[in-house]
Amino acid sequence: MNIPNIKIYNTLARRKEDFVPRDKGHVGIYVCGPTVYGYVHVGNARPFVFFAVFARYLRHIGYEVKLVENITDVDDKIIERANKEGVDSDEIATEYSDAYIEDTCALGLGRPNVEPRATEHMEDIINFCKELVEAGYAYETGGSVYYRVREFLEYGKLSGQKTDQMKHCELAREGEAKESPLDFAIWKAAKPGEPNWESPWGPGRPGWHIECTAMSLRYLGAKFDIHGGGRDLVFPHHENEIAQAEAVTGTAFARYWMHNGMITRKDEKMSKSLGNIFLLREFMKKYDPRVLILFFLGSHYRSPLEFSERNLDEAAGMLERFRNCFWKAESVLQELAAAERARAESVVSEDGPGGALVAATEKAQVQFHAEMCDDVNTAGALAAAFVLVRAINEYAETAPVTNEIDSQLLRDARDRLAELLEILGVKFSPEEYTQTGMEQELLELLEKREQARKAGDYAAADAARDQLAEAGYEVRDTPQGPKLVKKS
RNA sequence: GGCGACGUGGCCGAGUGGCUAGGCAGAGGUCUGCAAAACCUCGUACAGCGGUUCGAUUCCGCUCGUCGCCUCCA
Repeated sequence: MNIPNIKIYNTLARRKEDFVPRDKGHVGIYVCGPTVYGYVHVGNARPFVFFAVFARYLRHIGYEVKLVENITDVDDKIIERANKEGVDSDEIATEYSDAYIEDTCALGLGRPNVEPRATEHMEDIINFCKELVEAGYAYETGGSVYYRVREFLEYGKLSGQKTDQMKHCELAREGEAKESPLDFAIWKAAKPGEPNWESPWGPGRPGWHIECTAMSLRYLGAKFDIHGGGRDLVFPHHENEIAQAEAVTGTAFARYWMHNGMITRKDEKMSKSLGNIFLLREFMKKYDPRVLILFFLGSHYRSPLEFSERNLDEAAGMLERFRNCFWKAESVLQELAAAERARAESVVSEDGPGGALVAATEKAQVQFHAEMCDDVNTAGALAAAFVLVRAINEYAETAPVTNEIDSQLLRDARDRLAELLEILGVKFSPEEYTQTGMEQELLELLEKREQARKAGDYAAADAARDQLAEAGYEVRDTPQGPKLVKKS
């Protein structure tokens, strides 16, 4: 098994690095998932989609991948929301984590291997806090436990922040129980009515950050390969995770840090606090999930990406172009089969259309992999797929005319394209591009139109076409006769 | 104030020290009753100003502009 070398932009190093897994042939990835106090929005979906696609690619090239994506189900925001609605906080957590699973399932990318929840790992979390206290990296005060930031000399190495220049240094609040304003809570003493767990410091709940450290180490171990999430998590979330983990393990936490850029609206980050979010479930009501995938994959994962109607339409256009290509290939293949013109032996002359198709297929695959291996350049990979689309269309268009068509060649190229797209999480089902299995009356209507056309009765022909359009089908006249294709 | 990213043709969006990204839209053509789909041809773009270089959109510096983080946030 020969796994190609891939490069990853590592936030920690601030440059692209060759990826070397900790365990040969295996990749462990931890991605920060949502805190469940509301429905996930399009911005939340980006890392979910990106890392799902990345994992698919890694598997495709031969790695065994363990993708861990947490669900934070205990947190201030959840409590806040529960109080506002007058319900129990775990009701909120359950409602929205169920919704999260449901919404992301609809993307058709499967699930991560493990989706750990904070509430199911309290023992790990408490033990982790204990170790931090014992090691002198954390201290208890008033039932809460804080991380002693000054104790961790490398604090700031991920985000490039210098502790003495941080804004909130200037904003130290009065009466704070912390030793330093930089310190952050790893365990919060329970207030009345809040969810709580027993701990050596009394009833309480975990602070933000600690659950990810505890769970990532639990499932992937120290020095695991890749830790991912949105750019906005670099500081303080990931910085703090590093501080916690490395203080206890005494060794590197994650070795590669990958951060996706923000989804924006009118150039502003899509975020709950700005109130400009677009819910994933709302999106799904309007668009095919693959449109979202192509929308994301059309730009590099580290770039910000504007969520606009125009950009979405463009992604929808890509989907349509892929589908048309499958449709075209399929209808030519069907004709060949029906006419028994398919030949068993290949007639590929290097300067003929077949040779060009074979060359283009090869080239597209090479380009696709080169792009994916270069910091997961999905936009470039898509461009490679489009090169193949053009080659297939061209072949399907011209080869039958010159009578040099080889159905096996066409089928191969089509299958290669399908394979590349499937790696990217974009799959097509035959119903989307074949005429088989269509209702008889539709086909009769199509035939009726054809008769009318031949008779020169274009008014009747167009009426039949309109009827078909109403039924959701588009008529396409091809050299092989009229065809029906489902409207997208 | 500190840290960081970005500014590519009408739009979106890759990329590179000299060699075609790609998609959408647009113009012309092929096919076609029309339409749709597809194919062919067409745009000499890289914020501005300097510098390095035989040569820079690509490297360096400065300026302008936009954005993110430093507080909850994917």
